[in-house]
Amino acid sequence: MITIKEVARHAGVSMSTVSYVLSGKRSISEETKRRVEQSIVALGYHPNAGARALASNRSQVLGLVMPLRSDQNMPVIMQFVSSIVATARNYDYDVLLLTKEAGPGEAHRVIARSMADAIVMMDVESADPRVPELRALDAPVVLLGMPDDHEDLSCVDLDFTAAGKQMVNHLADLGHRSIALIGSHPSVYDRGTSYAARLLDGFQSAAAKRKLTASVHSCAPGYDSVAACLDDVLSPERGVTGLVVHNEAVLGQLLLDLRRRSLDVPADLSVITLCPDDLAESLAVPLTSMAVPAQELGAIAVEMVMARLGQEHPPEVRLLQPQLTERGSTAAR
Amino acid sequence: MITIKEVARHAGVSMSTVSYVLSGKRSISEETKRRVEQSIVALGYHPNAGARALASNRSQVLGLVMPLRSDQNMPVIMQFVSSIVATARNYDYDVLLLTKEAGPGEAHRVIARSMADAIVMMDVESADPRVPELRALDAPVVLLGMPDDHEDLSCVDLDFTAAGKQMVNHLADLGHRSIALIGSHPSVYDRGTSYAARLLDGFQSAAAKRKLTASVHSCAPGYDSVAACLDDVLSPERGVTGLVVHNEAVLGQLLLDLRRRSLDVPADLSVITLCPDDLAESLAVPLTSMAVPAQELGAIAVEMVMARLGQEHPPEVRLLQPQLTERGSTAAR
DNA sequence: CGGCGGAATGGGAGCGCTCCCGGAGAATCA
DNA sequence: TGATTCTCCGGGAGCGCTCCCATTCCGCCG
Repeated sequence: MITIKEVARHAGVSMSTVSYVLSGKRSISEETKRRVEQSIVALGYHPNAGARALASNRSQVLGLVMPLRSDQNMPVIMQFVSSIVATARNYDYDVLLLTKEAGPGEAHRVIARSMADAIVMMDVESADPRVPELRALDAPVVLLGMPDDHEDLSCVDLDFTAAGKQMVNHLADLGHRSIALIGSHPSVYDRGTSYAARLLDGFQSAAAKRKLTASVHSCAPGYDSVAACLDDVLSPERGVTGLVVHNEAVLGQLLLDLRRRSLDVPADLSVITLCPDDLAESLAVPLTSMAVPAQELGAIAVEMVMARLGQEHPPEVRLLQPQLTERGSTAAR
Repeated sequence: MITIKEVARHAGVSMSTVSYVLSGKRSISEETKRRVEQSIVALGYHPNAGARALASNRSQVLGLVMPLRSDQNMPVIMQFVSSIVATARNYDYDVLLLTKEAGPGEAHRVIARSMADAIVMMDVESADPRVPELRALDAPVVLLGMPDDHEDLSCVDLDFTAAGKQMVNHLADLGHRSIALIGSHPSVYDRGTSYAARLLDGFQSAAAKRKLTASVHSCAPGYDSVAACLDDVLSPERGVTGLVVHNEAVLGQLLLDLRRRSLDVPADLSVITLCPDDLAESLAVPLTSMAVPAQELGAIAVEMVMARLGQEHPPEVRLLQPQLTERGSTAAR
């Protein structure tokens, strides 16, 4: 193994000079810097991460707690992970994978042993049991998602309440008077996943304000359960003309089922949804949708946590405003 | 920060004794061990990973190169990751997340800096550009997937050739004389993903041996493209009665489209597929399928790499035999 | 009774870095 | 000119472990 000492000797400078060339923490003459860099390349030197961590008290590692149950949200989860890793690498950080399923305490273990300098936790639920423990962590933490009790914690999330409102208002503006929300699998609500509840809030409050008739349905995936759900939603006495769908897993089946019923979107029924753009585009009928800006959320989470590595920062909650993309699946009534 | 020295003082022993209690590398009297363990708990000691890595030349970290493009195989990918992380933790290893997209060189960086002791690489393709570089790595490497040129490398994969044969034989045994393979998105073949090609091999050689008429179709996801594909497959002159599907993404749409055509599975058409069990079970028609034993593959990969950390091992290729689960979607002709 | 083997533990060098503390020499100032 | 400031760099302690090399204290043998 090539050490910094050998580089120093090869370049005819001291260890400290090599170290400073690498870290840029003090100014080095152009000439010396060049010589050192040449020696580094010539010898194929790579700094030893353990030694660096020990001496500098920084591991340059970010702990990422992610859910590994394989549910329907996987594509969005992967978008998060992908932007988190990419952004972390921009800060010269690597990402250590911790799983939600391994239980709380994983984050603590990793911080206590100085394996990571900070934690980003995904898929945070309303009453997440992992949250209290996080407050005690002696390291920056940022949550993706917003638990009910987020005092003292930094969170990044989409403003689901606003998203719910915006979708309702979109339909109301088009003249719809009776609408329905097709929500997630019941288990999502049972798990208390905060975003589902917040979207529901927004949906209901906007519907009330606009004086719309609004019903709410949760829907499990599967051919039969989608059909049953639509039977209910579309029963004539409701007079529903607009659908808000917050359930990626059933979108495809739902559209096919509408086609089976000979209902045209948007002529007979307007549909608007919250899902990733690529999904909305690739469906049987491209859907007007609000996207979860997963890339952006992940990047912001990393940036927040990095800022907190530098110096103290007060906790902060950032709710990104959703953006609506028209794809022609909603029409005036 | 509590160090080993403070624990030693608290327990009235030397640093080395504490170290040996922790590592178990030499025998310690029960009495001493107990005292040390009590001190560890009392003080809340956690060993510093950097110091340990520096002194022992072991990081206790496994580098995992995974694909982050969010395609349809996400659920399977997550099963891999999940079992890899769980198995690694059993060996007291953590997992560092490297992305395929970040390019080759990431594995090298992480090994050269001693951030990780070994590498597991997922989603390896036939002519994977990352592979040559791996041979030069001075650390154990195990591939999930099998490149064309895997000399000197250890690989774990499903025996896709056998899977292809087995599905054909299953249909042939039931008396089908004309069958079709509905394969992946063309891009999967373009990418040269080795498993797709191997399954195709198995399919074709078994079909030849059984003297079946067999056609092959690749199919992009999307309502229209599935419909078009089925138009082709089911054109009367082919007389296809059995379908082998190797494309998770279109399974759902395909079954719904068959229903639309008033074709009953299995009365009018037998369908067999290769996909995760939970997917096969939850479809409109539960499908007889071969599962990718992702959990097992991941665990084996980690076990192989761990074995190679201990001592030299010759490279080894392990192809797991697939297993067929009947779910009634195939019938005698 | 001396010698010897084995069990239990202590001491501390050294792993490869970072960063504090200076020092040498050039440049600037009064 | 001497004093002061700057710029650039070297020396090396110390980060918290691991593991090699003793040392001590037994019991046992001849």
